[in-house]
Amino acid sequence: MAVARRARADWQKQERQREILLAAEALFIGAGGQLPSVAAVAARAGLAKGTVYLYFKTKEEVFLALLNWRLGEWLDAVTEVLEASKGPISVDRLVAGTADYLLNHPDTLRLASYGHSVLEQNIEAETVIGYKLAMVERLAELGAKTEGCLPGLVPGQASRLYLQSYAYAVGLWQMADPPEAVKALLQRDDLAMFRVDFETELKAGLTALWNALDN
Amino acid sequence: MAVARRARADWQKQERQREILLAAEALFIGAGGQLPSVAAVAARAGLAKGTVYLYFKTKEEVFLALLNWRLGEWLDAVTEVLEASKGPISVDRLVAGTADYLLNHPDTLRLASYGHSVLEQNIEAETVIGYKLAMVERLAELGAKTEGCLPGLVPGQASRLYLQSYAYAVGLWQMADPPEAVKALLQRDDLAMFRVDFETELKAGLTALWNALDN
Amino acid sequence: MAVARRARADWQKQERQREILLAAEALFIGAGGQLPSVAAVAARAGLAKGTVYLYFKTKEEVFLALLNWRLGEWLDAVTEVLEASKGPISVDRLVAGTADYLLNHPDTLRLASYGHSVLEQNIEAETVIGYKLAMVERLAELGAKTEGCLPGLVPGQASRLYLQSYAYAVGLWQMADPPEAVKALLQRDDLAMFRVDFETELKAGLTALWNALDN
Amino acid sequence: MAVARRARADWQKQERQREILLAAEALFIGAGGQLPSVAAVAARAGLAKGTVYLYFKTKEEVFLALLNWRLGEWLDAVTEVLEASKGPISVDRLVAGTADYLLNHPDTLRLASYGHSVLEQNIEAETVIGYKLAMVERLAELGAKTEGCLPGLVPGQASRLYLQSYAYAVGLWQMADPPEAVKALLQRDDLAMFRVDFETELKAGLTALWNALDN
DNA sequence: AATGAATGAGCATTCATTCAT
DNA sequence: CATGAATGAATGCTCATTCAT
Repeated sequence: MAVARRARADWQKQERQREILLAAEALFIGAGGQLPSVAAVAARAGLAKGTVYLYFKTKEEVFLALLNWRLGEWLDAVTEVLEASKGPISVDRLVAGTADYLLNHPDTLRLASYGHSVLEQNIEAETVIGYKLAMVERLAELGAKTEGCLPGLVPGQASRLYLQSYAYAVGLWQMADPPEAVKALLQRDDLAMFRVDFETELKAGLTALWNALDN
Repeated sequence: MAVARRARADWQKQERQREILLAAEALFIGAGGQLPSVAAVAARAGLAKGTVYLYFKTKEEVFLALLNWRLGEWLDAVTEVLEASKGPISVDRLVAGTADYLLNHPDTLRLASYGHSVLEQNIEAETVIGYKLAMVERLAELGAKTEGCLPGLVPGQASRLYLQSYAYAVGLWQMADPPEAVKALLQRDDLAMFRVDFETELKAGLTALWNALDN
Repeated sequence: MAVARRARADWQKQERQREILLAAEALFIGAGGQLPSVAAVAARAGLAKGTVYLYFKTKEEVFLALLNWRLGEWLDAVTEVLEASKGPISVDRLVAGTADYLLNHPDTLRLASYGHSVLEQNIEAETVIGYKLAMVERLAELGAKTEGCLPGLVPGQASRLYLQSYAYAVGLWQMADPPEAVKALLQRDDLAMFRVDFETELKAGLTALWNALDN
Repeated sequence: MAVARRARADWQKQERQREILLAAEALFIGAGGQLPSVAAVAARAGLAKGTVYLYFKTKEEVFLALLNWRLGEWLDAVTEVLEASKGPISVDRLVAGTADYLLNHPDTLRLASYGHSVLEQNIEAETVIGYKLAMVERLAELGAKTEGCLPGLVPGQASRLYLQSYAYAVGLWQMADPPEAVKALLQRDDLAMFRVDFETELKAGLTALWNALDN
């Protein structure tokens, strides 16, 4: 077989990591919520199985890295929304900005529901902590910035609200995203209630959470 | 080997089903969030592997049945709270009542996070729908009753709020319940933010959701 | 469940045996050459699984009994052909008579190919021998009668020829009866040779065998 | 555990395939006609179970490959016989040559009786067809060569006769090869007729088939 | 005689991970 | 660095058979 070009420089290695994550994501999206096999990821990335293990210690690390990447992007997107609205921002705009990314990247939420039960199982705790730590910093930063734009927030409350929002979104997505076979049957009228409209419910819930500034 | 007493009458069969579910639950709690093997469940219930398959068509059916059982209990508990407060009820009491069961049965939430990604995969869609349908009825009923006790609710809104509450609780639990090894490391001070206190956050979030009656 | 009428008299028991065999045959034909499960046979016969075991010691016994029943019928049919042609018979007529039954009961041949590899495995040797013995007697009888109608046969040769014919038919059927999926693909022109026409080849082979009286 | 030497080059992989087939064959012969488990085959070949699946997609594929290998050898042997007799060949010599290989490789026939009921079941139809196609070519080739050596054959008849011969041999072997326990009992005098002498009957039948050139 | 609940041996297959090349 | 052959643990499920009722 063709041998993939060797990644010598650091930037090349990072590039290769990214390729693996992209392959993993593409397969995850396509596979209807099953974690794809390492073999499949490697093949999609044009690499050999062993090569994946040069960049990630376990399969779960691949997907946890992916999840963190996407979560980072989410925070980036929210940051941008904040910065775009020079000065104070309305809860509505904040909620819309927060929801937007998630609505466009549903796989992030799907992955997230694995994140905290499956993915963290087969990874060295140190690694998990590392990711969490990075996320904490990002959240604190975003929280501070948010508190500057949204009056009535107790210090530290904004980052807590982001966590709550994330939790709500993750849980909601699980209700809203049944397996294909089930989804088909849900068209029945008497099951309308279970055809959760993700967008509506997400925005409703987030609005409730962010408006409850006095809790 | 010892042969389990034969369940001939219907009530005996139901009893045996219940024994299997209890065994499954015990192992699920003990195993840190992995679905135990059918062999293990059978052994714990004092039965042969094949016997489990007399009562459930697949492994996933066992756990989906368990989840539904517990969700039913949850709705029972909330119903009781409503009925105990003859007349109108405050959001605080409702939230407390809602949260209580979940706080005492964390495995329900852990199981729930499987429920909508893993459990529904290897089950006939019809069966899944059957469970959902039963739950819809229960929710509608509870919703109606709730709307009678809590002023300011649009018809149909209460059951929607229960769904939102459930989603939030499920998502939150996933944040709050890392694997043991990770939990240990989270004692570090700089990770305080990730030591999500489930009870506090659950009540805060639920209160926000239920107070937002005007969304 | 409804309890099947008890078979007390001997004729009733034989009738029940026959019902089981008919059920087994029907399922065997329908299932594309897989031995149906005992549960399926019992259900089809309107009996409980355990009841089948009152009439046959093992699953294999059921199908061996069925095979022997059909083989007996085959010999009956050939006998009739012989008797119909008062006096000498031509090889052509004999072959036609021999082939006829087999052409109309292809399941007999399909079953036969199990008969001598699978079916005889899980049966007491005594039972197998019993069936064989009965068949020997029948063959000897038919052989003698045949030798009276077909000149040029050495004593004992006719029954030998019947065995050869049976062997040939069994083997040929296996070539001519691929699984459905394969059969579909065999429509391709370059595989014409493998679309063995059972009737043509059967008659050709049998004629060759029976004409070779001087070997 | 000891790790088998890695097969990197193509010839090494073919060698390994062959080892697996040999292991499968040895166990098949030893086991009295039951398809051995993959675990057993792997162990016998000194490999891990998974390794077998690197070379064959299913268990059935292993045995179908084995069958085809042996059938190829059979045709080779017949070809050699033809070529050895420069010029015309007698039916007797051809039959002897044809029978010889089968007499020395009875497992080929035993396997063949699975081949067309069990083996072709759990294999992609494409694969089955592939094998059949290869066999067709070989048969056509051998048929042509045969027709050059045996006068009085219509074009295409020889390969048809080979198929008939094969069918007869397969069927006959099933009569001649009862399970051990049965074979023991067959020593009884009154069962002499069922002690089918494979060699005698095979040659008699083949001779009949090949002499019937005018059918 | 009839039932059908209980049994448990048996087995193919997958796939994350390692490590010789 | 990259490869991919080899590993082998892990497990859901079937189904012939038994036997208490």
